Amino acid sequence: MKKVNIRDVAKEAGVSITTVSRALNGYSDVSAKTRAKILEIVERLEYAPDANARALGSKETITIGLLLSDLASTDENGFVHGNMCGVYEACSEYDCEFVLMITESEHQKMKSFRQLCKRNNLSGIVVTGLRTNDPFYEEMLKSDIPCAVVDMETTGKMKCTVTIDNIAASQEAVNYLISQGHRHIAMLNGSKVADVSIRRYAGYKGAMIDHDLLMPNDYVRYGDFSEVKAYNEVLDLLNKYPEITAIFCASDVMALGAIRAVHKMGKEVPTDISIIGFDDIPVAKYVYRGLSTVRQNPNEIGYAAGKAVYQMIQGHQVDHKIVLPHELIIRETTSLIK
Amino acid sequence: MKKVNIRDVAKEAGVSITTVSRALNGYSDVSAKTRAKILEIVERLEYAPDANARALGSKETITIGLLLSDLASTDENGFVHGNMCGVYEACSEYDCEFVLMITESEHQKMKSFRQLCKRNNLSGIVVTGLRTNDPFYEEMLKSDIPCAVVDMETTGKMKCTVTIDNIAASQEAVNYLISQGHRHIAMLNGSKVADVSIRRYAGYKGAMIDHDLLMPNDYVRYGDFSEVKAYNEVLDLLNKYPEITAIFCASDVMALGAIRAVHKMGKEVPTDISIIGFDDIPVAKYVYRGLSTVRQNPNEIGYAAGKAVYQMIQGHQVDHKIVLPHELIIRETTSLIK
DNA sequence: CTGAAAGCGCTTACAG
DNA sequence: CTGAAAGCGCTTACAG
Repeated sequence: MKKVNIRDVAKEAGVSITTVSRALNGYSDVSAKTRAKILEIVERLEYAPDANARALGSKETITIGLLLSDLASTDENGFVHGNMCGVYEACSEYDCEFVLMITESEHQKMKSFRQLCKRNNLSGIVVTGLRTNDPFYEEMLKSDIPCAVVDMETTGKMKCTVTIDNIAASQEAVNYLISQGHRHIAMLNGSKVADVSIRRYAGYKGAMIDHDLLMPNDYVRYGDFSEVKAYNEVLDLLNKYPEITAIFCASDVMALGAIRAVHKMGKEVPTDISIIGFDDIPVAKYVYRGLSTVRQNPNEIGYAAGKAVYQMIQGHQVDHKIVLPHELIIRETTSLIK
Repeated sequence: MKKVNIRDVAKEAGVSITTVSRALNGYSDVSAKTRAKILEIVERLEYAPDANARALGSKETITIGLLLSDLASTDENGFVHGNMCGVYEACSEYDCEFVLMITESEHQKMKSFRQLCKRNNLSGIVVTGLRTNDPFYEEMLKSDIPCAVVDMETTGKMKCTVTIDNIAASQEAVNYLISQGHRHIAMLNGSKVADVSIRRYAGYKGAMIDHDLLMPNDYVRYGDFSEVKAYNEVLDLLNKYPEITAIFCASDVMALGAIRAVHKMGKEVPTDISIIGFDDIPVAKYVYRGLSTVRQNPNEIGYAAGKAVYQMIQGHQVDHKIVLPHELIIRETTSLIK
């Protein structure tokens, strides 16, 4: 049961392996007849070129890596998984090899970013779910390999970031709340070290200032994207500031925690408190008659990142910052102030 | 900026590439001194052995594939992603290469299962999220490569299935409902062609029969694991059978749809209708004050599958059916009958 | 349009 | 303990 290799099909076809290789790679300098025979034999023998040998033998095959943080396995909102599927899709569309890497995963703990890339012979890489304080982040920026980074600032050649306009998105969300008559609007933010959190805060602040609304420091809380932390923060928030009628949350999962806290205090959403989330996770539509939120499309983001990397590898110019669309989705956790 | 290869470190160390290779692969027949020097140089040059060349040059390196269905990108409950992280973890623990494959992904539409395996030089493969009617399913069973299949029946050598005891789990869930005084219990099942659905139905039926409870055919509905479909089915169900006081759902996402339907009819959960889900998706804890459900651990399942494949590759015996633990989690969507 | 040969970066008997 | 050489399965100038 030996694996059939290119030599086997060459022998069967009565041609050289050179010809088989060229026929399979779509070169034009193979006679139609020869090509047809080779293709027939490939079919019959179920021959499939070894991807490793292919990558090794050629300087043409390009392989794109996707680097995930070790937190990927707790991908509560499906963002990382969506990204991954998008990158995979781009790879198969552009005929690139795809390789997945998760940091800290036991065995590669000691490796540097550069080593990771060399090991897998990466032509380019997309990075997602990394934190700014991850050592790989700096290394990545310094490397000269094409990188597309999701939701994080980048600098340098062959680097780009793929994201949505978090500032505008947040501002829209808060503006909406204001349009509904809310004046005392708090924010439940993610993590102080996350790029997206900084931007979402900026959007919130922009909207508040635009409308001359009061914004005590303490109105902004950090829930670390965790439901439980969010729950606790909101409990404290509403206790201290009973005037609050709306909370803008930097993730749907935290919005869920906020809602739980509101309920815990014997209040209702949206009657007493309006809640708006971020992400539009799959279940957002279905819980509490529908979560109002800001939609972003993780799949699309991953795809754009993969495509950008591909283009950089090809030597094409890409925008240093690729901004994808978002959308404010109003469902049932927001209402006119009573 | 040429990539540094094994020859470079050999030259730098003043030894042969053979020695470098052996030092790096942990052979014992290299003097401590030589090994130390080599390691130092590897560090300094940031050398990382090319994985492709390694796989090609050796018959020892084993690579394990993970095959996902093309539906993977809509992994609403995170099951597939959890599986993936588990398999990845097993691979890095056992020092195997990991390669991800998604079916139908444009470019590989025409390839056979066998070709997919050869192409990536797979020593073994874990399969998840496939449907029984997927052509790859039959091909996989007929192949002679070690496969671990999540939540699906398998036959033959070098094949095993990794799952939880869906029958027992469902029976426990329904028994619990019965213990709370419920007598008219419906089931919202997944898809008629899914192995898990058949088993979960068997568990439901077992519990009902054990307690001599009425179970009209129409009490069992199929929601295809979709929230919307579930919503519609439950609407119809409750209209036709106002005596129903509890619904056992084959997934949390469908449970969410069921709850929405209950609300739509002006009833309350759990006061009027008790709902129990399946999966324990990340948000289950947080919605509607907590969804009662059956917990399974996708990560653990993936890990076990990866490990089983590894063991089969090593020639070790593995159970033909690996059954992982589940747990009935009672939260706030179930209660004593009023 | 086709083939012989070198090369990709490793590993592994084999000989010493 | 170490090295020269063959081989893994492909691709790609180069020559014809």
